[in-house]
Amino acid sequence: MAGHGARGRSGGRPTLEEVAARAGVGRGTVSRVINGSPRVSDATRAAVEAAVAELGYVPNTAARALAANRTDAIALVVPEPETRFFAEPYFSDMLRGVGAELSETEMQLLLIFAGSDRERQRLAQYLAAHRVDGVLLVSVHADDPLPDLLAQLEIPAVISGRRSAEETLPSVDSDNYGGGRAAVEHLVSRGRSRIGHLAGRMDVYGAQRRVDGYRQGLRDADREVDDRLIVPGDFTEEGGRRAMTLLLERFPDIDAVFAGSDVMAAGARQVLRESGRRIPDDVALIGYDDSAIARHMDPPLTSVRQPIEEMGRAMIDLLLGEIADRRPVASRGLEKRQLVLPAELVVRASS
Amino acid sequence: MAGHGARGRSGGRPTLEEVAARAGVGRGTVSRVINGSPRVSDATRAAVEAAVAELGYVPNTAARALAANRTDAIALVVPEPETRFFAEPYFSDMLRGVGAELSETEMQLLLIFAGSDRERQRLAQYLAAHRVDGVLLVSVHADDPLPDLLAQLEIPAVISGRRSAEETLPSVDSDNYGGGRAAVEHLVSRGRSRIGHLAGRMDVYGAQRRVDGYRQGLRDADREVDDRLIVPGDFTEEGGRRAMTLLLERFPDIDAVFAGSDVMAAGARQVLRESGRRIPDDVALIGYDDSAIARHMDPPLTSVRQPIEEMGRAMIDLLLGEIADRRPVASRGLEKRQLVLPAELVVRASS
DNA sequence: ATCACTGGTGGGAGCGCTCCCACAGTACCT
DNA sequence: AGGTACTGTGGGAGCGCTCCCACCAGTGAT
Repeated sequence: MAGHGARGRSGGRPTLEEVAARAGVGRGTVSRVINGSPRVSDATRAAVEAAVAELGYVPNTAARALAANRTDAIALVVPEPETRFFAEPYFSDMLRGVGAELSETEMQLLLIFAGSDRERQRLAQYLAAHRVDGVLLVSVHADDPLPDLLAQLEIPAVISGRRSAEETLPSVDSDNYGGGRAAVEHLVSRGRSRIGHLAGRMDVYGAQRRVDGYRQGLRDADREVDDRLIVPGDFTEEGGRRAMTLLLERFPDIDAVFAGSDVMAAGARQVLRESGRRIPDDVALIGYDDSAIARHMDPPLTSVRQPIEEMGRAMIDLLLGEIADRRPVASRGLEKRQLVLPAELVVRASS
Repeated sequence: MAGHGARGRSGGRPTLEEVAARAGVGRGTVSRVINGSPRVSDATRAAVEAAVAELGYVPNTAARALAANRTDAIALVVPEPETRFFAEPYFSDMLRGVGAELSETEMQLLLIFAGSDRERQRLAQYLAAHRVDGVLLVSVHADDPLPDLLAQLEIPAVISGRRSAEETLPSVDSDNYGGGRAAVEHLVSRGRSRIGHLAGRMDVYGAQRRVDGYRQGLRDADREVDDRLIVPGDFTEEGGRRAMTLLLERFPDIDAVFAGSDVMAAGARQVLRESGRRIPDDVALIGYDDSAIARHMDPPLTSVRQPIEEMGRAMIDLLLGEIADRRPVASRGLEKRQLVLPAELVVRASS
């Protein structure tokens, strides 16, 4: 608006060259100022900045991308249909963290859904065109081919969670092991004696770790681990019902249940109610994820909270590091590139 | 993987030049094939396509953007904080429509939040850099400066809804007038005699139109319109409660209420219940938006559904037209560039 | 005085495309 | 035969940057 009078004689947007002319310096110098190089004298920098302001200069991203071979954009790839994206708070929390961390930079975030085959096809094309400098992979299944594709294209990527104990990609996970342990520890401290576990899908590494944590929690309390107390579910409400039913058949005297997800806990709650048991009086119940379900359940559900938003931030940090570090193609170790963030038990009335 | 052996001697990605050499044609010809120009013989086209497939050629977007001065990307700008984006089904429906329509093209969709001042600042910078070919504006308030900015930068834009009767931007709206009319018509046909209206914020054009439709609906039935039956609210639950309370004071014998949104209807429902009135026996209730609230209310709420997803599709169609048409800078009229899609009454138990 | 350096700078080359002009070839008129 | 109009094609120019090499002081050591 005001102050942006001179717009370059050619009518279009001003270019580096025009800024250079106006500031009485060379093209290279302007480029250096724009990119924050330290090798510019203060006087020159000031002159260039003045010219930039006067002309209302904005760098042409396409030209920069072409010359520098980078795009200043990263993609958040969601291998799920959009419906689930909106339904699960996981994604909204993640997006918030990612967005917040990214707002400190010049990087642009692209949200890409890859739920259908069509969409995956499109994504592959997109990645092949190297239209992003890096990729954030969330909620990836163990057998997904995407990580391999990214490796082949040499596109830096960070994954949320780990696909297995031998995860090869830089990753940010929450402490599922610690979360499981904390849940059991809490139940023990509340004086519960027979603690069951409704496990998630065992092909999900995080679910395995929760089981491991559950076991260790019992051992820590010098309790014997009875494998029949561990019933696998599939993270669904129906799965939770079935698992709970089975558990009740095996152990009618059970007095505590740790579910691998809030949704499963909701299923378990129904079965417990139907069997005439009160929560928490007869049976204590703990979920996982600390989702809206947990807060709105009757009674409110004790649950293990994962720091999703922080995970998003951490993923960006890692990814930006990966992108910056790729000039020296040194394939550094994974030590510092696999983070595990603590999970936290949120105690409510159900335990 | 297999078949993509030859990747260009230089090790990097193959270029147009390399494809041309391989196909035994010139650079221009390959470009023509890639861009689907009809001015290429079938034989040549086949040869080029073979070379493209063999080399696994993918066009370099940055180079194309630089040379052609276009980005093949459009932005969906959400002038709300992310929280509301996830909370309101409006956005998810819109995104679904937009995504579906866009998947037929080569266009890339960018989702940009402009809820905070910081984000708006960033957006302005982004638009000034012309990083998108066009913009979809959803949920814009009447006094938002964004449309002006876009006009000034000469970036094609389409708005959802209209800011006023004299909307200058290409727009896609739903028939708020028709929706209001249909609601009243329905209530009349159900034998209701005294029909009130809880209006939305009157600085929202769509809310005004719903009032207009309400009035016309009464006139259509040869009923007199009493303005005291129209109570303005603000689209919130609390606003709905206040408006309903006022309406009951004025007309204790009221037997039907048409609310400007489902949320307001929810507020009204509480007040009606507290006053001992039954829905629909004593008072019929109709909402607007056909949101999840409507389906889950007790009793389920009759509501006016807007075809959000279709609106998203239509917006893309319009925008792509705008983008394509901008070479001949002819400022055509707005006739064909302002769409109004029909709203539909979904009848449930509340009426 | 000569020889290193060093911080600061200018500008050529080139990124991979699109646009457009030039031109060969064929077809169809006078 | 000569014109006129296409269709199909090749390749130069140029989009606006970054990268990098060359160069010009100035400074301190020899």
